[in-house]
Amino acid sequence: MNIEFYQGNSDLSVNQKLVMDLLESQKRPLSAYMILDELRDVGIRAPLQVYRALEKLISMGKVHRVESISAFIACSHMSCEKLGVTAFVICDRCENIEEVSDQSISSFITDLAIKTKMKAAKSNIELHGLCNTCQTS
Amino acid sequence: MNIEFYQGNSDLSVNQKLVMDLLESQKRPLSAYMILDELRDVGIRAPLQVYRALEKLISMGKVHRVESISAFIACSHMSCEKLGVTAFVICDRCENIEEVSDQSISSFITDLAIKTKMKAAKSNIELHGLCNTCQTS
DNA sequence: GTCAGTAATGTTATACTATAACAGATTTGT
DNA sequence: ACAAATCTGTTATAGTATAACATTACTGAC
Ligand SMILES: [Zn+2]
Ligand SMILES: [Zn+2]
Ligand SMILES: [Zn+2]
Ligand SMILES: [Zn+2]
Repeated sequence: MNIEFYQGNSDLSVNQKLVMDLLESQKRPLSAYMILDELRDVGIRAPLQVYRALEKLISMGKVHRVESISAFIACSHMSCEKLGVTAFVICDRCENIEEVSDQSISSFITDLAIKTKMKAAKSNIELHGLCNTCQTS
Repeated sequence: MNIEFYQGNSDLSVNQKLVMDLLESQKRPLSAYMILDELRDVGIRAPLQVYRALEKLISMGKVHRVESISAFIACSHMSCEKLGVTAFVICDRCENIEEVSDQSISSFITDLAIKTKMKAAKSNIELHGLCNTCQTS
């Protein structure tokens, strides 16, 4: 574990911490309204409370939005803020999801940005298919 | 132009052709409801008519859904059905969008699938940022 | 400490995106 | 002509996200 990037959740506001703790306790992605339902009995009552917390957490690199399924998942690394680009690999059968972040992914995006003369702001890479387990069952 | 993959739009149903022609006439992505509005006076009245046409066109590789903006755009190649993987490069300022499809992109996805032991079904790669023009103005 | 600026909260209403369910019409192959 | 498959039309509903406004809490200068 890359301890130099570690930061706890103590810098978060109340609602941000509620959402963050929930997402960390699940490993799967949750929709904003699933989050809302889970947090009703601890004081979250409206979609905006969830979306605002998510917006902040995403900007901090602690949560990612998985675009193709409109859902949110806790970053499985220390925090992607510093680490750059990640990819999501999603099994369409068992719904298992893996966050991959390595040099080949970062440099792929860097190359793509150079090739298209873009100043990159954010990227999303999502691969759907069948995971190893689901291929053989 | 890769003539061997060329196919016109004559194999399409009425609604499919209406949607396809509209998307081809614009180069930018359109939301489903923008499409609906544009096609109201030629007989399209309900969202489902649009979504059903889009579903088919996407399965044919003639249209892509750009996940991060929930919008649809005509494939800028002959048809991605045979050509494999593409990436979208999106300027967040001028909203220009470019579809990139080359060997490096296909092999990146292939490698990612191998590395994660996935049987790939579909992928989406989207890069947001500032285009060359918008960086200098 | 207080004052100003910033960030976070709470609430209601509304906009945008997408699918369910049902009924009927059209096309295609044999 | 018949069955199978595809496409169509319509209403209702589900799911995702933001606008607008009022209020409260935190932070840092002075
Ligand atoms: Zn991450
Ligand atoms: Zn699986
Ligand atoms: Zn394409
Ligand atoms: Zn631009």
